[in-house]
Amino acid sequence: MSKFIAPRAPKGFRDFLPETMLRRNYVLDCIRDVFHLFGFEPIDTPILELHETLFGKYGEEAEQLIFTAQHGRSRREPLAMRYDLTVPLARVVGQYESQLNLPFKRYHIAPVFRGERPQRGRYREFWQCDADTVGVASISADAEIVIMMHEILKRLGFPQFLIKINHRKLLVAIGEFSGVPQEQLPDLYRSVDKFDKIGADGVKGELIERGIDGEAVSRMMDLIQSKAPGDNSLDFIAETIGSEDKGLDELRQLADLLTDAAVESEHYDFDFTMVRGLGYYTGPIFETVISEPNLGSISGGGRYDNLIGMFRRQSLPTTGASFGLERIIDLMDELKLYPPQLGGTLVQALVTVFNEETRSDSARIGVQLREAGINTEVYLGRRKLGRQLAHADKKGIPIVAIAGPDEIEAGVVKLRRLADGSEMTVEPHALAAAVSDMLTDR
RNA sequence: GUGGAUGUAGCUCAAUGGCAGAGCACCUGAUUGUGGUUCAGGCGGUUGAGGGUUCGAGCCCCUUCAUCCACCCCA
Repeated sequence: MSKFIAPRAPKGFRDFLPETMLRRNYVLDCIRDVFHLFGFEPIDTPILELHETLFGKYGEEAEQLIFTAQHGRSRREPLAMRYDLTVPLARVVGQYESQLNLPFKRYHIAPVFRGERPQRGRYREFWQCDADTVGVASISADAEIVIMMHEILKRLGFPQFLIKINHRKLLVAIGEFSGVPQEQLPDLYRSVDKFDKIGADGVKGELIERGIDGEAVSRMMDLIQSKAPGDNSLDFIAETIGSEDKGLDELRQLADLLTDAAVESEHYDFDFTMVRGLGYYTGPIFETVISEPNLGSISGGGRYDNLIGMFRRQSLPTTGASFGLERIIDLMDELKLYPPQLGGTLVQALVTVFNEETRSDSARIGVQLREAGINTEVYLGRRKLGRQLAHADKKGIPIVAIAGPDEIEAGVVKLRRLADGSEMTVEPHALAAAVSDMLTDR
């Protein structure tokens, strides 16, 4: 006798039923369309990587969250589940360099795995949608990424979002100008990154607690908090530091390129308190937040010119961004941003089956509708008509085709639109067109 | 990894230490050619699991598991 097993998915892993998958696919299609429009092409890589490929890239703390994997009998190749899509990209570039045309613009939409404690907007398996440009040192590549982020969020229908932009080199310059010693810079960034959560005083306190000179902290806080519309905050920093900085210069170019591309100024902002945790960034960095409701960042990215060098004799300048699918979904659920025609089913028509004698007539109607590209379900059970209509209604199928003895006798099909109860009787040659009409005309 | 809250029907939740309930969902019928409304009836429980206290535990105590929240970190 088999034992009963309480069904459940592992902690932080989730199942998706059809209704949810329809929404996920809608968002994925939207993101993919924009990637295509900007000329990015798809790649995929295995879920498992060699242990040595992943470790040593993210920093000690992050690497405690990497799932490792082993095959029962073979322990020759220690394996690990991918933690993001960026390191696999670096590996692929190192491995297939000769087959890639530089600049290489690739996108990658796939699940990644992190052994964190799950919470809303935070799971152990989640999908990232990455787009990166390999082999371009110019800031134009970074600008393209930001323009694309803007386009995606517009298309998804977010009424308000903010792409925060900063620059690693500028952060270093600000730190040095303020007199924070080089070796304390990581501590500095870690605290500054919490600015949104704990506020200016919180950051200040934390920094002084970490033993950074109080005066240096004050100087730096004044600098990074300088907020002014558009590039004016860049001017303020330039004046204060007194010399043009490489990072600052690049951000100015970036701002010009965004303006040229008609990126709306309300949707991006230079924010010198935004840091990003991952260690491999070297240039401009981006992060998108939606403040209401706040689920953390929904996309992030930046320039990482040295990472590929870990898989290749010489590195290649690279920049890109990543969208977190589940956070976008969670936000869209809450803000109800899905188009109304995205119902609970993709079935557009249900063909009822009056009795077993008429089943073949119903089947022919189904064939006809499918040939016309209409997603059609021919009822498979043997229940009375009322039950079949109830099934369509509950599932959200908009059109029901009825072919009982009367219709078959007359050589027609009766169509009923459930939303308003309207009915029409059509001859076979007009069937598909009539269904299409009923689907579109509301 | 640290701290907090919560686990009762498929779902959302009630129930002074004293008969385990409601709404929704589901099934049947009113209605053998028409759904979403209405009405009548029905199905549904090892109260997360294990132990303890008690005449008696969903309720109190201990253990454990799970979920959610806040940190940490991040998408």
